[in-house]
Amino acid sequence: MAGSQGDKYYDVFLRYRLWLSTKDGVGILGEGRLALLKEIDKTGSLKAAADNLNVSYRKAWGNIKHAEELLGFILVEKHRGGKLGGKSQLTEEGKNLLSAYDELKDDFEASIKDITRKFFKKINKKSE
Amino acid sequence: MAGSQGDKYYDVFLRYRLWLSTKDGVGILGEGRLALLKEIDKTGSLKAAADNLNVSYRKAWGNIKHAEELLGFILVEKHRGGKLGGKSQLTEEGKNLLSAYDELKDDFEASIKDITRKFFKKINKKSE
DNA sequence: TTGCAATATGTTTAAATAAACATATCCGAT
DNA sequence: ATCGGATATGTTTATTTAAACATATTGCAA
Repeated sequence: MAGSQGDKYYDVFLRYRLWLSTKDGVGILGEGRLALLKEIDKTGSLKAAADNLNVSYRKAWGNIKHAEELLGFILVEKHRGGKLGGKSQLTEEGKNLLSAYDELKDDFEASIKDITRKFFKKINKKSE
Repeated sequence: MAGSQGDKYYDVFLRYRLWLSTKDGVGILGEGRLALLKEIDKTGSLKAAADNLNVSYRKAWGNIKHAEELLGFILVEKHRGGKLGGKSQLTEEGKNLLSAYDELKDDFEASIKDITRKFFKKINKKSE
């Protein structure tokens, strides 16, 4: 009785977000933009990346630009014109940032597992 | 030269947020609302808590209510009327949730330190 | 029995974000 | 030359979210 109620009561989930920001809290790069970078790396095209991730080209482009302005260096080398219209690829710095972030996320994820387990163990215990 | 540039390039900070949500991603309780609970616990008043945290009473009240609806149980016992107008105090469940969250945050904070250190070490290294 | 201060809640405005729309530019291939 | 497809960017329209405004309810103490 108390147990089954307890289970229902705490049918909640723990979520988190991780992002890079400036000193004064302005967001630079988060999950979404990193995914975009990754997709650009994969496809060689900002448009293709935006399409694949189902965001408008306009927004994707603006996001990259915004991030670059805040970071102070270029993440994506863009070329336009030509038969194919143009193409984009990550700069070295872009690639490095991307891989560092990926690793970070993995580490994060791993270390979070036990913590959340502990949390739920605790909040579920007192309902009985 | 490369070093000093590198330092400027990566003058960024890592931020995170942690919150409870429903299965389908609706936010229930985050940093702000937990702070509110803590302040209610301290002051015995929703209004005082809202004032102290510089949020409108309307918003504070709505937030608590929203969280309670999503959780399916009451976090705050509210009383109105009387010479003092009314008062509020955390329920047992509210207190438990609060303390569990605090502990969670501490654990989180601690485990994050090395991870972020590693991250910054990595992204700063390749600029030289 | 009335006044007061906090709880309780509907409604409206504003501010912040995202989506949508429109257009210009570039350049390799035809 | 010119066409096409992607990059580049200004402008406008929605959507979401938070703040502000307004007002009712409650119950002890004077």
